[in-house]
Amino acid sequence: MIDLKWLREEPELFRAGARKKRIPCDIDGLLALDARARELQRTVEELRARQNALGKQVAKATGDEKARVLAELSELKGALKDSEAGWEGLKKEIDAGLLRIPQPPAAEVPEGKDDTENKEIKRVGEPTRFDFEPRDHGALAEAQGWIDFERAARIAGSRNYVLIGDLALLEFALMRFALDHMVRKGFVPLSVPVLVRSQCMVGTGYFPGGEEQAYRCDERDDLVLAGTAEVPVTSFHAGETLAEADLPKRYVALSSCYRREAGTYGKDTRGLYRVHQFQKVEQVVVDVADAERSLAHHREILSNAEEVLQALEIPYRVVDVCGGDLGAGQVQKFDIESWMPSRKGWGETHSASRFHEYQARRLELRYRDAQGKVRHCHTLNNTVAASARLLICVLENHQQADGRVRVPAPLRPYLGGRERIGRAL
RNA sequence: GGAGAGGUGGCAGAGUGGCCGAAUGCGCCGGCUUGCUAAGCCGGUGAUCUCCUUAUGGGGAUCCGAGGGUUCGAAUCCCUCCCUCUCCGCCA
Repeated sequence: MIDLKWLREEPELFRAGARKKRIPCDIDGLLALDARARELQRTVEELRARQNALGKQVAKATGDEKARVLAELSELKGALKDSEAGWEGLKKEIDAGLLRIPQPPAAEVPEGKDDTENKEIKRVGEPTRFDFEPRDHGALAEAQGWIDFERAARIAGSRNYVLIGDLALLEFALMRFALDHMVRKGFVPLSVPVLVRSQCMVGTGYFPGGEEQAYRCDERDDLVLAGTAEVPVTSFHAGETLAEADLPKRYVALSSCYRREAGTYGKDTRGLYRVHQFQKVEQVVVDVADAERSLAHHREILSNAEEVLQALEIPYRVVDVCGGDLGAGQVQKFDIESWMPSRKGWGETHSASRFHEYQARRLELRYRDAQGKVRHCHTLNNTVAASARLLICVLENHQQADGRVRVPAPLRPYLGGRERIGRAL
């Protein structure tokens, strides 16, 4: 959520930001509501002040005097009720509108309408070349008996999978390696609920707007299956006022992630690329409200993820996501796209975002600065490793002509030291 | 799932209808005193919104888990929800 006072002062900044993100919103309408609300607030507060003053007299007054004051009070009550109702109504409208005003993107964010206009800023490694006809991960895994899409569909519908044997172990290896990598860097590991209150979804910026992408429990509980550990982890200190000395907070969490993938019917229907559930290790940073420090963290969490891909010997590129492809809350986002031979292209495996105060304001996540002033924190997050898509990369890039798969060195300790998995096909 | 207790300021903990934004203690900040980083003494010490003034400052409103209600008036009474704790049941 953006700061209403800031919006009042610099509406043009927000208009331009919304244009760059291609997100329609009615800023002038919101400001008009705000002006009316403040006018009503003055009325309400004057009436309340009068009420409070008269109320004090009631206690002391007696006889006629008391009757007179009570009469005025009951009259006042009606007027107050009307003004209050009007004010409350406007405030609700304003809050709802405010949740939809996008955070202006950083100046350096490239102009562009969608992901086709994201700007490649770095490339590490080149697309893998094979001296044989490479298999796609689905064919490879099925041939090895590592995956079962059919039975998964019977259990849970389409876009699901069952990993079997060494591929199941490879998933755990990947997750554990990613987690250990971050713990070595001083990130505090958290094991968190992924079934979260919808308030957390609002707090992290997924709602309103992302409801269709999330699984919701029935009406008995106001709970939603989070699409990423970012939601519970960023919400961890919600409602708190942290001490500046305790910042930055660096957390890493492994969780299952749930995505409805509504509106993607017919897109990437085969394989592990687009699935309803996967495992992910996520990194989250919470720090003071300082744009420079935020940017430094952004670079750091990006390079943390790059290190994982480099260790796994997977070619990748980094793109600076353009305005039109940014979410409402993000100041800037760098996606990492890893090479997926079956797609003959780069597929998004990581997404590093920084939000400035956008999430913290919604979450009431604050800290007390050196001057004793309470301010909203800055938050950031990035993938460390997401299972399904990274499994595609490992299987496809490291496959051998005989159908076996080479295990990259850092994963071997988690697989009993084996250098390859599978049998010759 | 059943029974009970409770949620108050940075912390501890009073407060059962107006004198309570809230005693007291601790902590913290400023000052005094004492020849030494201790004790003592004095003063100060929450947040949000809004208006006026803007160097500073001042007025008002709201906030005692959240939301409703009763009342001229609610931290105090009633209802709903959330959370914590204890006991029982169930369970991984």
